[in-house]
Amino acid sequence: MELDERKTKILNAIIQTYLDTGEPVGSRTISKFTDLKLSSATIRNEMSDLEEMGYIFQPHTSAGRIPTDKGYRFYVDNLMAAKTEEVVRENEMMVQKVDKLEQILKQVVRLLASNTNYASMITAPQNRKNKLKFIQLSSVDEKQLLAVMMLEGNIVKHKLLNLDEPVEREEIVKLNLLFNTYLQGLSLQEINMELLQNMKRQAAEHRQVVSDLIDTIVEAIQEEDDTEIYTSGTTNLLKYPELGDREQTGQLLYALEEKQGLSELIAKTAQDEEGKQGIQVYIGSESPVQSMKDCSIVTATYELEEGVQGTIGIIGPKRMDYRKVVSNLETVMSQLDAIFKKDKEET
Amino acid sequence: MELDERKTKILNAIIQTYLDTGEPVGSRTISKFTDLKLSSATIRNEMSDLEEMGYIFQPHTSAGRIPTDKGYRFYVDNLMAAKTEEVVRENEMMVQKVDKLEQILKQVVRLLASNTNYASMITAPQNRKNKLKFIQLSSVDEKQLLAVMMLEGNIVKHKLLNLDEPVEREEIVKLNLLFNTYLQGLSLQEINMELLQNMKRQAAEHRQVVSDLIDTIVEAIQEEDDTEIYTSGTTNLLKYPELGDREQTGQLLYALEEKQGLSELIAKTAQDEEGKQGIQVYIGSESPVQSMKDCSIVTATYELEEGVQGTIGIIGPKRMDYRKVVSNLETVMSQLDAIFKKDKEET
DNA sequence: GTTAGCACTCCAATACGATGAGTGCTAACA
DNA sequence: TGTTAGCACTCATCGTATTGGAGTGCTAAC
Repeated sequence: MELDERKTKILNAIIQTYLDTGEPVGSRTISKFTDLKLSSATIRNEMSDLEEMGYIFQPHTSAGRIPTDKGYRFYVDNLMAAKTEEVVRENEMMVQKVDKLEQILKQVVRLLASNTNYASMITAPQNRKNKLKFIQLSSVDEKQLLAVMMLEGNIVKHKLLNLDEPVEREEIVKLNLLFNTYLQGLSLQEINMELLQNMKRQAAEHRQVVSDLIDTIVEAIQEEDDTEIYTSGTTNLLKYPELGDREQTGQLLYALEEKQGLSELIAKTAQDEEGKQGIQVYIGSESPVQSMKDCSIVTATYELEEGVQGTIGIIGPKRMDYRKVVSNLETVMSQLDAIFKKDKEET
Repeated sequence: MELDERKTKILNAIIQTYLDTGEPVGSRTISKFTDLKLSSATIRNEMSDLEEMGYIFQPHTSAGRIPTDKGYRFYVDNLMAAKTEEVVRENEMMVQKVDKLEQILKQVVRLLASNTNYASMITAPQNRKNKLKFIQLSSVDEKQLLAVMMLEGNIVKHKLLNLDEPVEREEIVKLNLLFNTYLQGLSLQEINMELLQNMKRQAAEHRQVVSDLIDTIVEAIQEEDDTEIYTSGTTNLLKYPELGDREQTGQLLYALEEKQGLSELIAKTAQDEEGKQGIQVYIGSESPVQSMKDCSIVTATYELEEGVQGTIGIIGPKRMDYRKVVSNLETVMSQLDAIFKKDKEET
């Protein structure tokens, strides 16, 4: 069977009204509220076809129809596109520029959650490809050293190092110099064995401790920081009864609170990366995260620097307002872009 | 009317079984499971008295009794004390020492939440009374400066400063020296105007920019950081139906997610600070937070350094296992103490 | 190909009675 | 005077019927 124009129109109408009301939509509703002048009986026949084709289904006989995942997918891919502009306009969301990246990210999730009424998440950017601006060692006391690193995008990381034996003040100054001359401008993943050997040779004049110290610091630099994830508006999901009973929704919220499976989501997103503006839509069973099989997830990837990326995601019921969500994401992305590019310029 | 021994015993029995079962407890239950050999009729009379005195109430006629807030209060103050030891023993919770305070705090909330099955929260310590270990200025580029501060307890804070005009490298070195000689060992709130004047006089040889810079940095130091609050296990609260329907529980979780009112809670705790081990119990309407009127909250105050305190809180239903919660808190507190004291020794 | 009509299904709401836990009260008892 | 047995009464809860209505599928006519 084929999906002709009339069927498409009907499918669209069904999905639209279902998005609005959240209740199974019947043939009479469609026959009344669409421009195609057809009786409910005809609609019924068409619906029967659509069901056979797998776009819609009935929760039970004598109920209206509900879109299947396949139906939503068709909607998102083919029907949704038109008239996004107007939605964008009314978004009065402004991300304020502040000096700590963390703050910006928190602002963003919060805005998205409150604007959409769904749950949202954002990851801090993956720093492995980020470049080191400088590193600064300071002695805390004779047995401890504080290493502060600044990366592009003004991301600051620090790490407290324990020394086996005291290191002189001058030595620290020298080390500072050494590290900065060798490592400045390199991305974290570019710092490799060879470099390390060179550095050690250069530092050979110093004692064994120093060589050890180099090891420790490099280790600290490369330390896989389990990427920070911020969430917001998770409790919004309680508003959608179709996500299950208390028990189930609880599980879902728990997963979000504990950030369970969100890294899988990120990985998947990174992999799927392409398509329109890098915005991905996962519907129901398409979700990479088990606990969100009844949700839809819309993700986008932002870029802080060349290759330094993070992921934004919005989690809601399958009948979420995809159009609004996508347009919200677009707005936010462009704002983030503006902020980061401006950062770049200033630098 | 007076609360004689028999009434006390009965009240205790009622509360104990209610904590267990969560269901209204009737006279027959009490008459069977207590050592006082009394018929249910007698118990009924006593219960009637207890109700009149406001310790218990009936959700409806022909239902068993439930403790009122006053009843819980009496229980917590007078009846709970005995046999806490055994509970402590079985807590195999170990807080691991890591170098970032943030990590420790996150561990702690998590442990508490998973051990108790309630929600838990912890605040980072108030830093105003904390002393400055050292401050380190580094030039990022000619228009930006990174100020890194380390406080007692190895808390690291940083702030990016924008300069109006470039500052020379040597000047930064001098400023570093200046700041450290003047401010080292002072608590953040001790850094005042007078000191500032002295510093400026000392720096008078430098240009106006430097004087401005001093202002900016001091400002940054004193900047009221809205204390970070970590929560965990908030979704546990969904397990307790008595906390209300979806709507209500949603509100509660929302408040926790947004950290709404938690600062009031902290303020109140700080104020009430004293009593046994600094552990406070707020039952139902006693709660300083409106959204938690149907919960009980148990709080404790930990100390990182002399005067540098933070608050831990556990939020659960009124029929929470107070004994377990208190003992859990005690265990955690002693562990935190050990960690912080050890820190102190090492230093 | 479209539509009107009708029988049929099934959820949701409502009402109803039975059940049982629990109370309060009274009268008898020690 | 305190305790207890007994009994009538209350009320939430649960299962069962009943009903109404929304919606479908099918058939026959247009």
